[in-house]
Amino acid sequence: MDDAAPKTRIQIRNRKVILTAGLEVFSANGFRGATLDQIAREAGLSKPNLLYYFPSKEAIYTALLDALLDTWLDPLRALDPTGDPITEILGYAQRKLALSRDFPRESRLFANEILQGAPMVRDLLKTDLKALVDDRAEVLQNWMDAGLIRRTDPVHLIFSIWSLTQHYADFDVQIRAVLDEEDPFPGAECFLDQLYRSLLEPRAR
Amino acid sequence: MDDAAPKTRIQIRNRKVILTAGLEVFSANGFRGATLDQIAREAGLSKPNLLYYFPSKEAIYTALLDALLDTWLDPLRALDPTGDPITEILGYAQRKLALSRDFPRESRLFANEILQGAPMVRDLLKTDLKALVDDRAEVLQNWMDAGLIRRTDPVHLIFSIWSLTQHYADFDVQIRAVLDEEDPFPGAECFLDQLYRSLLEPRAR
DNA sequence: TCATGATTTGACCGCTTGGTCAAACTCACG
DNA sequence: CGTGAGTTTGACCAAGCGGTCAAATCATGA
Repeated sequence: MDDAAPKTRIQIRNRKVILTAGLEVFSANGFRGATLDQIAREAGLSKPNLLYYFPSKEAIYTALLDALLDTWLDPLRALDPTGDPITEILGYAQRKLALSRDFPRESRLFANEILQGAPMVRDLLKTDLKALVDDRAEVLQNWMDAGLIRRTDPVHLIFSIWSLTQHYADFDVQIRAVLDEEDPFPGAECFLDQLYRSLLEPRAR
Repeated sequence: MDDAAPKTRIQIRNRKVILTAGLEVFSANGFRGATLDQIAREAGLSKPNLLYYFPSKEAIYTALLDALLDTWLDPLRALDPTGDPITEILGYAQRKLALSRDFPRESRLFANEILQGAPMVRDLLKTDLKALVDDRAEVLQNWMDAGLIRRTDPVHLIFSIWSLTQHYADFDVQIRAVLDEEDPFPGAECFLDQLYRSLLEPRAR
């Protein structure tokens, strides 16, 4: 509720330490699966000390989700209606894939929340997220109407980018179990580029 | 461990009732998040009665996962090396999508398990799943070498089908929050068809 | 220096958890 | 009807859970 700007250096440091530890534990176990003791151990603090900085387990969790949602949707917001369509869409997919590579725990935190019915963020999805997607879908639709990219369902196109990119973070264990290479991301970059290029590039007529 | 064929009708019925209840609860909350009391309530049995049919919470969970894994990989096994490549791949994607539509709880159960590091099935992934994927990737590679479909990374192609189809079950809440239509699946079918057709159909040269 | 507020913690609480057990109940079958 | 195996359950347990609290410690600025 009230996170009226923390004042002392210790507060700033410890809140950060706790959020980092919380991210680690929540993303690996989900909200119910995580325990305050785990988070406290990970943070190097005692459990009561944790609850001195955050009023409850849920407060740590929602603080993480709030911070996450913003940065998570930035790549989609950055899609420029005045730019070159193919470059913009491919760039969006690559930026989203980079998020999966660089912030896999954030991706898994979000995936856990959605998988379990989005108890904390369902309303935000129906308002903020829907508004953003509707807006960007219109941009895509305009590009299609102008013949700059091939026609397809813009919303499912956006879904597909979310799905394909987050998959590499969320299903990391499965991918590494199946793949021979150490790092799946170079191959993924290349594949996504090819996939969306062949879907979107207008064909000779 | 030992599920030496249950004998009486009551055993057969109750084991089934418990597994159904367990699927409901585990898929919605993950392993740690689910409780025996929830499962017992869902099954209409008392908690000790549950533990008369299964030795532990984990036993219910692994029984579900075991049964799931088989049916989950069937569509990929069904991919026919002697069939028409595009038809086979598109058919595989559609069959996988149908699984997401008809068995969303199974999909979410599996997603929960993988998300949390696949503690129960990691070994199976590295052996059985990897073997199957390697085998099918070779089939795809042969089709590419024969010029029947365009060249791309066969393993990432398989990943993409998993990702795109399971997304509609696992992220159901998010999709319904954003989409206007009641049922996302007709649109998804159509989009996937278009996506893989444009990726795979050899271009005029 | 000391006083005051910020920080830390051991001990504790009530509740839920997975699991046990002995006793009771049910049911098929001779 | 009776009897023994199969089934069900209330009572219970130890461990773990989120959270509280008073007391101790630390930091800081007058």
